[in-house]
Amino acid sequence: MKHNSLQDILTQRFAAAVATVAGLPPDQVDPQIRPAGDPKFGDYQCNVAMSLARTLKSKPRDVAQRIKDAVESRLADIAEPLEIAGPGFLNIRLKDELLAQYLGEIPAPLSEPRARATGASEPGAPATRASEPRAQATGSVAPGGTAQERGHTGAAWPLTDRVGLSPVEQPQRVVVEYSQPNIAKQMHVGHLRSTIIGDVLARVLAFEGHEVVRQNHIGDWGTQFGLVILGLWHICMARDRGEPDYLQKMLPRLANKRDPENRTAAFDEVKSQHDRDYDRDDTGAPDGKGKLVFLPFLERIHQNKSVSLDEIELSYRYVTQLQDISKDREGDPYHGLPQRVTSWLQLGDAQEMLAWKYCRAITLDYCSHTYAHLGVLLSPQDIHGESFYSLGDDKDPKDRLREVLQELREKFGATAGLPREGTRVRAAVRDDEGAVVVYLYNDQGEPLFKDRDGKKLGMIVQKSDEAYLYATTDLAAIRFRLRELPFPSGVGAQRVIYVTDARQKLHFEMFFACARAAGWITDAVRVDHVTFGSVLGGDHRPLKTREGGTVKLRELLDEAERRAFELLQQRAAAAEERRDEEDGTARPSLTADTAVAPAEQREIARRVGIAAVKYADLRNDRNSDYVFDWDKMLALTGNTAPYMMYAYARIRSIYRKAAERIGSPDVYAAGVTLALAHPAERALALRLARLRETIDVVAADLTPHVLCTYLYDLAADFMRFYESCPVLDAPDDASRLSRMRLCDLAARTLRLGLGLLGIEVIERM
RNA sequence: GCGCCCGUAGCUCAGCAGGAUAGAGCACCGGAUUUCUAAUCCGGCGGUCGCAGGUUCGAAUCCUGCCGGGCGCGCCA
Repeated sequence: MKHNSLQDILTQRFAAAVATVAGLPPDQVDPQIRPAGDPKFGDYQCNVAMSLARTLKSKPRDVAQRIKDAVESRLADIAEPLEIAGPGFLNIRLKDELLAQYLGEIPAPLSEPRARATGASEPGAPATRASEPRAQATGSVAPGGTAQERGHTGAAWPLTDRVGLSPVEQPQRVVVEYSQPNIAKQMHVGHLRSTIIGDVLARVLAFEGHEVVRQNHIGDWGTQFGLVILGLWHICMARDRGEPDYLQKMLPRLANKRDPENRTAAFDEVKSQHDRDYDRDDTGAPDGKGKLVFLPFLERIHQNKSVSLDEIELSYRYVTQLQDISKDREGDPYHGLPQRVTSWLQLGDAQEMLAWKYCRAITLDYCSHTYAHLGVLLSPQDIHGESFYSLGDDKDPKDRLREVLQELREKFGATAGLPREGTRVRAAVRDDEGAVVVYLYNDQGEPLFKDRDGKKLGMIVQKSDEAYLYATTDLAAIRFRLRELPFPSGVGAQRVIYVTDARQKLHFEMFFACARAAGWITDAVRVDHVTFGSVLGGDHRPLKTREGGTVKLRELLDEAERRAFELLQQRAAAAEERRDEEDGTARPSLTADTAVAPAEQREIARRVGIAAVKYADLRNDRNSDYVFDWDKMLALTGNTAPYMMYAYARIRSIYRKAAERIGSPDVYAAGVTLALAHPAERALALRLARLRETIDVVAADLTPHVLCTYLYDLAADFMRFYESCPVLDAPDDASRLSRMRLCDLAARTLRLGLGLLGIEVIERM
């Protein structure tokens, strides 16, 4: 198993030599080994001579010569003689034998039969069902551990082949928080990037050998739930009256601000209907016995799930409009109603609780479906939403938000003073216009954050109405993750990664500072806010529907699949046409080769469509905005998912042909060696050998696009190899086996790399 | 006003532990197929790296200022 990248190996060998020349201990020199800027300069280069020349007060080329003399004996087995070039570069060309040996050490995939290891079709992640939410919120790491079962060993995603790469020697316990959808709303494009990027980071870190626990910090608690529950009540009463379409019918009138008279008329109709319904529902009798309509309705729908998320969303908009109109009416007839409902919920009223649970369950069902569709590994066990920090779970019901407030008051209160020992951040908690606010200072006592008037900016942790905010929840969450969250090897994360859009940067800086000041984030803990830019439409404005609404994630994924399917159909038709022109005999084509069944066509389209969406998102640096463009992401050429999937399918096609013509030789047999005589073979081999250093960079910098670039280069290297080096018709048996081995390594590497990106390969296109 | 991100070829983007002549893809022009999927490959065209200073043997990369775009700056998340 490979611990070291080629770059590591060279760095180690050069370090000793450079140390000798520089007169420093080897661990204090960086020999500046970098991939060569241009293939004609070799494979790697050592750039240290120029900077070293300054401190040694001698000429760069002389220093290069001394390094060369000192290192050459240590390099004899792996590199060709070094060349000094330009101002003092040392160009390194690895020996072909070294590349052959390095790749030769990659064992055949052991854990499964060969045919599968090189990429047999595997179904997507099994659809997960969100079951009873509160129960699911319990113990995110079950006995055996979710990290163990999924990310850590990769049981639930097809990652049984490590392509010779060993896990890190010192695994860390890592939380990756991503996706973060809201209850009672469909996921939309706004959730796409966090979900996709977070999933890749979780996969890559798990692959590196870390214990990864995913956390889905869903928005399932807070003031908006009064509105959601009211919406459900309206649905209930409309159905009870035998007018199931009442909300759909009234909403356009309520929402049409251009016709204020009609709008207020509609409002009055709804309001008087509301009052009659209310009397019918709640007779005021004690013990809930007076609740005649809504409560039984809630119990029923829990059984048959007969209210859809679409309806809940619609009812939410409906109630929002009612609030909006009510504000401008005399006496504000709905004044405070949602707040009252919210407070009933927060006091644990059975009816409100039941309504909330229903909305939550329906949303989580929908999310699970979307995750499965997207091929994202989040499961119900990963959910610790806002409600968890208020309510705890069945095993351990407790209000962690209250605990956070208490602890902040104890540590930062007036008498506690500043600063806390062992932290560089000081904090003070104060009541400010009825809200509880934490102020943060550096060790000079200067405010860390300022508002637009230059005055110190506090972080509100409790509103004047006593409600908590996201800052409180985030504090409670990190405290929980660092102190309570179980991992296979122990309790508490050593690293926490947040994947959210860049606009939340200030918020994260503030709450990180606060958590440091409180002593929760210690120097032993690493926290990262992984930010990303926006998804833009063709107009370079944030992506919206033609009507200006948010783009629903489900609709987007369906469209991806539909477009991919059309594209594949067109291609198949074009291939057929070409075949006919050539008299139907000359060219083996897709159709001739496989006669792909409709079900497989659908599955191929699904994988290509989803892959295109994901890859388009991942291929650019996270922080830049990107333009969402169907044609570009589904293009069959260039740096796209289909191009790489095609490269993979081409390799698999060779294997099918090989099986027909020559059987299936064991390309990992002891006698098979890699021959890298042709430049295209060598280039492919070098690329394959760079997998380790690529993944190391991705894991260190949390940059999926680096992996994308690597895979694109790999696919392109393979294509060139494919064009110039016949595999099955190779000149002799040895080179055929060598080339088949290269093909197999390329397929495994593509499959692993795409797998880390959450993209499933296909056997044929 | 302050803070953060961004500005590289006509378009979309890499490159930014300072390194050689700044790279891809798309588009455009030209070429390659008796051969394992032409959904491919090869060649050509195309750039004052926003502007101006500075540090350095060397700057797209680091520093300062400016210009242009996006985002953020207490009771939303």
